[in-house]
Amino acid sequence: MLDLQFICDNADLIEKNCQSRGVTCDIPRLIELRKKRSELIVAGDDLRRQQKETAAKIPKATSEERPSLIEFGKQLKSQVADNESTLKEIETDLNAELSRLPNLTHPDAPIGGEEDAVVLRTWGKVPEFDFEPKDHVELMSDLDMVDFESGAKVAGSGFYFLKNEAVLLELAMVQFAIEKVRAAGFDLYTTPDLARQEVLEGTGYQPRGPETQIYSIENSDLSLIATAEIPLGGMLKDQILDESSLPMRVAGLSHCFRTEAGGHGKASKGIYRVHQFTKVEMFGFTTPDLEASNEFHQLIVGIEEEIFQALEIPYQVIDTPTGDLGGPAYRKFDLEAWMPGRGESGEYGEVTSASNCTDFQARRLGIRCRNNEEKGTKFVHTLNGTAIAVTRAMIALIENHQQADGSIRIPEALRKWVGMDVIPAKS
RNA sequence: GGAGAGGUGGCAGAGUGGCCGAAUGCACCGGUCUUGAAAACCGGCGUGGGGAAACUCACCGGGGGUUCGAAUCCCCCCCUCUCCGCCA
Repeated sequence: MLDLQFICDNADLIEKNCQSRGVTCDIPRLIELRKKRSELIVAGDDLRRQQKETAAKIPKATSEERPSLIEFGKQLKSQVADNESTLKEIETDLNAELSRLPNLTHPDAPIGGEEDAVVLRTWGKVPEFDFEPKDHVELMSDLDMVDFESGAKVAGSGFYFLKNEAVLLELAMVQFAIEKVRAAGFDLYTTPDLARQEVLEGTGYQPRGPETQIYSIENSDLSLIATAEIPLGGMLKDQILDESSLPMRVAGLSHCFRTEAGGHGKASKGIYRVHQFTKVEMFGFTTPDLEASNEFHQLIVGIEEEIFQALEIPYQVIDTPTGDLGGPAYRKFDLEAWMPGRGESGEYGEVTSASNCTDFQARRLGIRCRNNEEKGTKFVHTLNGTAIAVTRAMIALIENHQQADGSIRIPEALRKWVGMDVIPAKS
């Protein structure tokens, strides 16, 4: 959520920003709603003041004065009630309008849609196989590492059972990522896999409604989380932090649940787009200046790169264009790993995502900070990034490290946890 | 899941219908005193909304209600603690 005052003071900028992000907005209406809201608040405050005054007179009033004061008090009460209900309607509208507005955008972020993504750098050598490489679906079924049929039977299409070495791989990747982020100074958490609606909304997710990507629990205000970003951000909801405790680094291991509504058809094969997966997520709270949050953003991307380098997986770093940023992000860097089994003869596929959300999430979550020098509080900046999303990383790992005999080489970094150098081909 | 007790400012803790945005203590900040510090004393010390400002309004876990008037009474929910049951 953006600051209302800021929006009204910078209407042109906001409209331009919405346009480049492909979001329709109605700033004049917003300004009008705000004006109405102010008027109602002023009127309501005055009514309440009169109400207090009247109420205060009553104990001291003579028995002759009393009935008329009580009568006046009753009138005020009903006027206050009217004022409040009108105000509530206006605020609901205002809030709806406000929720549609995306965050501001980093001046260097490329403007446009998916096709305008900028490749910032690439790492690693795309493997050249002297045999016909298989995709992860074929590899995993040949090696008895996955069971899609049972997944579909138990929970429906898009769910799966990992088996045998895939389980070892999942645990190894999690261990590796956890060790990595801990070394980088992140406090470790396992998080709730469910979160309340207010936390979802605070983080910028829409838990209900036709467009939602979120599973909701019936008869409750809980939803399954789509990422640990949600509980990690919600963790400090409504808190005022001391600036000396920033930047704060937290990392969470959780399951992620996504309905993937409308996602069928594109790259739906295998474990690329699934309803549930395991992920280690980094999250940061920084002081509210771009220098601090941009620096943290670089830190996160750096860790992501180190992880994929250690896994010996070629990747490219994408500067996500404005049309693809989503609501909360000010800037977003994605890692796309090379996936030899994707497309005709291999393609890059998204494996991580790192966002600087500036104060957009903090404003709605009510996460502030203060210092001893200045009076008042400010909203912190929040950032999030994937350390490892198990299914996507597993695809890249398996497809890149497959060998001619159908076996899969385990990169050095994971061997101590997988307990083997190679996943042997089944004879 | 059942029974009970609770949730008040950074913390502790008073307050059971009007004089309470809230005593008091601690912590914190400024001052006096002191060579310096401590102690003592004096003063300050929550967050947010609205307003150009004066100023005003809201907030005592959250939401509703009763009342001229609610931290205080009533209802629902959330959370914490103790005991019992169940359970990985």
